[in-house]
Amino acid sequence: MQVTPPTTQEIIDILSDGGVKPSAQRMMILRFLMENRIHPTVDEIFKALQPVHPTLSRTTVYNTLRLLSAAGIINCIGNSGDGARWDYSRHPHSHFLCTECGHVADVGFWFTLPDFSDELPHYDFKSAEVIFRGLCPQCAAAH
Amino acid sequence: MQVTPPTTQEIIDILSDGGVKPSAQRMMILRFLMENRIHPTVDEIFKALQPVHPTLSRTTVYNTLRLLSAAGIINCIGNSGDGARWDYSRHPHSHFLCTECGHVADVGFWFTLPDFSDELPHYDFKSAEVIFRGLCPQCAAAH
DNA sequence: ATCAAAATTGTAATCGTTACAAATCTGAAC
DNA sequence: GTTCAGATTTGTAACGATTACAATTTTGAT
Repeated sequence: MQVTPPTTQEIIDILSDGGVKPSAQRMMILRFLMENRIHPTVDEIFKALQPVHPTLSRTTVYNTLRLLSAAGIINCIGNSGDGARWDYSRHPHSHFLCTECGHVADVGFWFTLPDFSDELPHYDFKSAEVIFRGLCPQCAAAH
Repeated sequence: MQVTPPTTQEIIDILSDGGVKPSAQRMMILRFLMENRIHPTVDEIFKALQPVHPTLSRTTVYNTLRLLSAAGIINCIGNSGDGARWDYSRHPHSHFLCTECGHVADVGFWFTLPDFSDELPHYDFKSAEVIFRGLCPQCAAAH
């Protein structure tokens, strides 16, 4: 999925709107997620940014991702064996996880959130996630 | 959710139908999951069974759960911080995960699997999972 | 320039899970 | 009922993602 690069001002606005102070590291991590819709792991993010920001710490990547997720700016995609994967997306969609290699693909499917106030009273629903599992074309072919 | 205890023969049949040889450990673990619909973690299963089977190994619990899952007898519920949770269920349903305490509740919602052969050709869809997140009543009250 | 609060960093620890080799069990053949 | 190969279980060690935490650096107001 090709995406037009966001401007620095857009990144600042997204962070500020979420109540997150736009530090250099936070902007850098969010920019990476916006420009690279590859559902990266923490390690992939760190390895991509560390060369251009040598003092970057893995802990900062973890902290920032948790912070952006709590602010509702990004989403964590459930574990696929090699650690959590992260996603910047404004459009609701689902994910396909390859159980063999951990690859994640977007799926257009979505549904309108039903009302569960009868079934589970006093539960506070915040978000929903649909995960499809199976084999990606490469892993399917290797069988 | 109260469930009538399965007979030993029923457990043997379920395992055999899935192509799994019914050893004592496998029967014990499946029985626990059938009688205790609490979405237990590996640790909870191990701690519950170890007293009645002192030589039981954590590794066996891990191995057995992976085996039963591959056989389609049980399902793994995505991580909630304190490790994977496991579920024996014949009826399709969804899960609510409390992001605060890791508690899992069943949700009746389900949908018929759409056909993604146009959107993601050559992908081999095997299963689907819906995860709702938020706060359980206890954690919601503690805010 | 000062200084407190916030953010970042690096190391060490935690914890769920897996690898692996040894020990044990099972069930068929004799 | 003995034997023996294959399957299963076991325990320890290793692994890897994540978090705790204290020290360092940065930020921004005064």
